[in-house]
Amino acid sequence: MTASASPSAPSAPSKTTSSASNPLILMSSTPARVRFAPSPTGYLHIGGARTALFNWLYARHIGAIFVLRIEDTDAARNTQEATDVILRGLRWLGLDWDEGPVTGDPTGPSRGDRGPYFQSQRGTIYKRRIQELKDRGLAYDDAGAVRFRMRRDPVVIHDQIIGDISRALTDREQEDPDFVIVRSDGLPVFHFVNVVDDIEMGITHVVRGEDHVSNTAKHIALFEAFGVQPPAYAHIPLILNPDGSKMSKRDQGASIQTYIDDGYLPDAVTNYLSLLGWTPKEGGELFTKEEAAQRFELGDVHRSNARFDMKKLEHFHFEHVRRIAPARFVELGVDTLRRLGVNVDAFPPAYTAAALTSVQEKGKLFRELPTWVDFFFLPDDALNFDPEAKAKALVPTARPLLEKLRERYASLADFTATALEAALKQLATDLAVKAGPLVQPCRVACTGRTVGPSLYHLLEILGRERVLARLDHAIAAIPAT
RNA sequence: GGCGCGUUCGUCUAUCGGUUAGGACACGGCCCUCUCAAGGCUGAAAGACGGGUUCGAUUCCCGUACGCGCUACCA
Repeated sequence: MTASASPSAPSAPSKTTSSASNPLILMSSTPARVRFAPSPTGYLHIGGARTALFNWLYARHIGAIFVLRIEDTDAARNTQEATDVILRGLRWLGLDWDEGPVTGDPTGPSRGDRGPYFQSQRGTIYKRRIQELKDRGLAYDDAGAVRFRMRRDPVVIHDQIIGDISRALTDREQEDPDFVIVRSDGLPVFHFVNVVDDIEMGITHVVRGEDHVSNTAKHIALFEAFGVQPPAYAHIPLILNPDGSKMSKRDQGASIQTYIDDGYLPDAVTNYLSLLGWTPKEGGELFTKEEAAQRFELGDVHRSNARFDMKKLEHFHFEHVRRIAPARFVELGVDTLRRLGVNVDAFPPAYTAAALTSVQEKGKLFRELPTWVDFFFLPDDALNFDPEAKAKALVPTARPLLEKLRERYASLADFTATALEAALKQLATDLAVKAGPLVQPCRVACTGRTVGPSLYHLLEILGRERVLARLDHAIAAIPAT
C-alpha cells in the first residue's frame, strides 16, 4: 500500500469527505466539530503547533467548527500564564478558533455554548459521567480509585490516515485490563476527561499526534460505554529532531517562542509545518495556510515521522518575506527594530520605510534586521566600523578615491540611485580604476560594513547631507600612510 | 518483554507494477554582478536487508533489522 492510498474500507470514499463515511455526520445537519486540546505546560511545542495547524486546516477545509479546549487538570502546574502562552502562540500563527477561551483565565470569558473550555472548570460534568458508568456497572471503586471495565478483545481503530488498526491488549493489560479513570486523590485521568469532553462538546473528528494511537483503544471503549459513536480519528506523524530523536522541551526549536523571537513570518512557519507530514495532491510547496486549507485532505497526510530542518524553514521565510506587501514588511520591521533598541522613532516615517524596504528582498529573519539597516539610524560620526571592513577598505590608497568621490557627489544634480551610480562609474573611468576600489570604501564609509543593501539605493535613501558627512568622517578615519 | 506504527537522495518528499526513480532545502561548479544575496545553467546524491508473488518490483505479501510511539492512580 502506498502512503497516499486510502486505508478505508472499500465502500468508504477514499478522500475529501472522510466525514461522509461517518453516518452521524452524514445524517446530521450540524456542522462537523474539530478540536485542539493542549495542556498548558508553559510553552507551545512545535509538534503541538503542527497538530493545531492540521486541525485548523481540516476544520477550514470542511467548514467545521474549530474548538480550543484547555486540558488543565494539573492545577499545580497549569497557570494562567501557561495558558496565555498557548493562546499567544496560536494567535501568532494565525490559527483562530471558533469556540474556546478568550484569555488564559479559566473563569474568564469564552466563546461558544459548549463550555467551560477549561477542564479545571468541568469537575461536576466528570462526576456525573463517572456516576453514569458506575450506575451501569461499567466502572467500580478500587482502593480509593475508580476503574473502568475495559473490554478484553482487540479494538479496531478506523484511522483516516493510518487505516484500520487492530489494537490487542498488551501482556500487562491482560493481567489488569481495567484502567483507572479517577485517581485516589479524586482527579479524573486524561483518557476519561478527554473522551467525556469530546462527547459533551460534540467533537466529530479527532486529529492528534500518533503518540495517541495506542490510547485510542481505551478511548473507543469509553465512547462505547457511554453509548456514543466514537469520532473519526486521524493520527498524524510526529516531528523529530534532525538526528531522528524525539523532540523534547529542551531541544533547539521545540518552542514556538523561538520563531517569534527570531522573527520568522508566521506564514512561513505554517507553510513549512504543513509540509512536514503532508503533501498537497496538486503539488506545489509555497502557499499560505488559507491556500493549504483549500487543498488539505486527511488522506494525503503521511504515515511516517519527519525530521525538523531549520534550513528549509528559513528558506520558506525567505520566500514569504519577499512576497509580503512592503507596507507590511515595514510595519513588522519597525516593531522589530524598536524592540531591539534601534532608534527608528527619531527619523521620518518615510525615511524609515525606505530604509527597511531596501532590504526586504534579502529575506532575512527580522531579528537580523539591525545588522542590515542600523547604519541608517546612527549619527554620521558615530558609525561603528567593522574592524575587518575598515582594515580592508579604509586604507591609505582609498583616501584620494574617496575624496574625489565626495567631490563628485557634492556637486551631483540629482542625488538618485541612477545618478549616483553613473557618477561613480564615470569617476572610475576618469581615474582608470575599476568600480570596486570606489564602491567598497564608499560602502564601508557609509554603512560601516562590507555587506548591506544595494549601494546606490542606500546612498539615495541616506541623502546627500548624510553621505557627505560620512565620507568626511571616513576619510578622517583613514590611517596615515 | 508486550501491543502498535513506520522505513525512497544528508533532510522534506513524488511515484496509484514497467520511469534515465522526479522536485524542494542543503552542498559543489559555472554565468551574472556595486557587497551580501537573488537569479540562470549545472554536478554529486536514494528505494534498509532477505525471501516470495509476477513476464516485470521502490510499488503487493512474509520475515529480519532498524527507528518511533504506547505499555502510569502523566497528559
